[in-house]
Amino acid sequence: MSTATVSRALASPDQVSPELRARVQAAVAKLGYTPNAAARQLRIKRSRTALVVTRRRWSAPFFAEVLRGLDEEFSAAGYAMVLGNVDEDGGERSRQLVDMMFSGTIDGAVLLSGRVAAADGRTMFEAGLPLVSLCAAIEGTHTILTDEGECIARGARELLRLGHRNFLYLPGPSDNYNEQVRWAALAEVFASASTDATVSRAEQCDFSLAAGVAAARDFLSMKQRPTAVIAVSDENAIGFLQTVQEAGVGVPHDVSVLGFDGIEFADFCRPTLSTIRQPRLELGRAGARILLKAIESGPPLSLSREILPNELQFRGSTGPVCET
Amino acid sequence: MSTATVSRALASPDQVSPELRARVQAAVAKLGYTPNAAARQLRIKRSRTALVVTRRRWSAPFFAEVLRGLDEEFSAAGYAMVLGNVDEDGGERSRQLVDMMFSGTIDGAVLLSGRVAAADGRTMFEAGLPLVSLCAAIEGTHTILTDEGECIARGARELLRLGHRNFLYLPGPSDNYNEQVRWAALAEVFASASTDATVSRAEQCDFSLAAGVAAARDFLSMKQRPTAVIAVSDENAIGFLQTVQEAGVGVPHDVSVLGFDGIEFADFCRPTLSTIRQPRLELGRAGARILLKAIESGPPLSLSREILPNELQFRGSTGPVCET
DNA sequence: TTGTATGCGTTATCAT
DNA sequence: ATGATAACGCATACAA
Repeated sequence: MSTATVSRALASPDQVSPELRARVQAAVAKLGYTPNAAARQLRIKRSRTALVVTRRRWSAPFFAEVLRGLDEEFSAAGYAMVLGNVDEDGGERSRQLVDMMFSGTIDGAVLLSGRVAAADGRTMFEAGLPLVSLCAAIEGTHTILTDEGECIARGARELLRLGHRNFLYLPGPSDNYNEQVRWAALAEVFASASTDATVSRAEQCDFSLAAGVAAARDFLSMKQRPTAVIAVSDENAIGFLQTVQEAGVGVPHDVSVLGFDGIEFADFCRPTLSTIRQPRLELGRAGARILLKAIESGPPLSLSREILPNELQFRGSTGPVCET
Repeated sequence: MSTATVSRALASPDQVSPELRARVQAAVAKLGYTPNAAARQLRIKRSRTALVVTRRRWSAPFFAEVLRGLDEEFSAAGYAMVLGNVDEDGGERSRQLVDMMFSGTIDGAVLLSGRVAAADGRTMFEAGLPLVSLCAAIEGTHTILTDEGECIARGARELLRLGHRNFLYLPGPSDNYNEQVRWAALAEVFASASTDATVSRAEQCDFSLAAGVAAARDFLSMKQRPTAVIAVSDENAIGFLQTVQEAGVGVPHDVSVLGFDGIEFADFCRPTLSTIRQPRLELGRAGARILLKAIESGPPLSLSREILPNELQFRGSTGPVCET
């Protein structure tokens, strides 16, 4: 029985005689043989491995769910998933990731990082592998976004309808894609001539709980407090919410709060946090599926661009403005 | 210039003449050459890749931080990290993970799953690769634990000292290692003759927010309510805390609540959640370091066992029992 | 249907 | 110090 025979019996069971197939399977089971992955990769030039690039900045509850979606699809397709964090660009870590793209260890990458890593004058692009970008528009990649701008605008309009006129926005880092989209959409709502409402931006700007707390402190010291707060993340909103309530401010009586993401903790606040729920699991699944398709179909025929719907959920933390 | 020369110039720069080294480096930079990883792996029988096995059950905020610690150390050592989820054992996913151990794709594994995956009568063990188990004692692996039993016992004793006599414990799944350790430690405290205090167990048992809420509902319907609640996770504790407060129960006035893990959200509850803070980042770092050492030192000389200290933090949600 | 032989891109051994 | 060469374990083209 030659090695070629075994290889075939394992890789294409339907191309060998049933008798041989059985014999091979028996031997494999008995000896505990597992084909060597490196040799196979070397031969077929495929690793059945996807790279997932992340950034610390992401909130853990959001990220974990996206990751689960990715894992589900990749593992169902028999792909392994290697994880890589890049926090700053251009460092040693970026080099590692770029090298992975060129060394044949991976067949493609999903970017949760918002940018394409670069090092030594090379970028992830030049490796010619398919790239999928999640939650950020990156030229040259398959992109999956959500309708975050529309949703936050819808949320703002709903709050306007509830009578709010003085808004506070808790922003994310200004170089962040999602922050930019959300703020732009929000600014447009308020720029539209049909309203005299105004929105101010809090100074703190990241996605953390701490930023929400800091913003709440500023809020508390204002003479003319906004009645509606729109946050770039649920963490922001929750930090804000807890802090102002601690200081005796009623939610939603004195101030309405709208978060973003729909993490699980938002369901368990008091009051439950109104939020814009992102399809976290589906983002991961869709991202993996697109990448797998791109890998299996060889040359990049055309770059896909998909927009998944968020869900605006007005719950306990938002209500009509109260005259007092 | 032969391939061997290039290989040497890249792998051991100090073993070739400076002139050649420069020439190779120039050519590499110019051509954008990256050595093929599969061929290298095939030759040296090392992949510089670690497998990290997880389970859905873990709380995202806890898990994300451990993962960060792992990533830091692995990437610093030039190792890639592949992630694999196993939820049930014995399925297709387990087979994949076991196969990875035998196919040479990885050099070792860190288990956050509490168990060694098995499939087709083979376990991860038999591959002979180093295994590190985090937060669970698994025979035959390098193990890193925390002093969770001691800490929860200390927490209970502190609550006893504050005058509490009627305790409620919110348990995790009974097949979970951490649940077992924590409950055993707790039970021992109450079994000790020096106290007449009693502890009952809530029926709900997983680490989720929802389980905490369900336990709170039961709590609210009790005629003789416990005055101290010890939860197996911060999520449990937070779900409980929010729900009983919603129903008008004062914390810590009417009931003291102690969580477990020290996730970030615990810092932002109202009141701040008393908890047992686990060294999440350090767990990840230590796990990676141990695995790397085991990989590089070849044959398993002896299995290490390390116990990291938790930190018992009594904060807003716990206080002396109030006679009313 | 099965076996034989070659090459994938490295690294290590050996000779120069 | 460098070059030639074999071998790693698999998949495939081709021969039988």
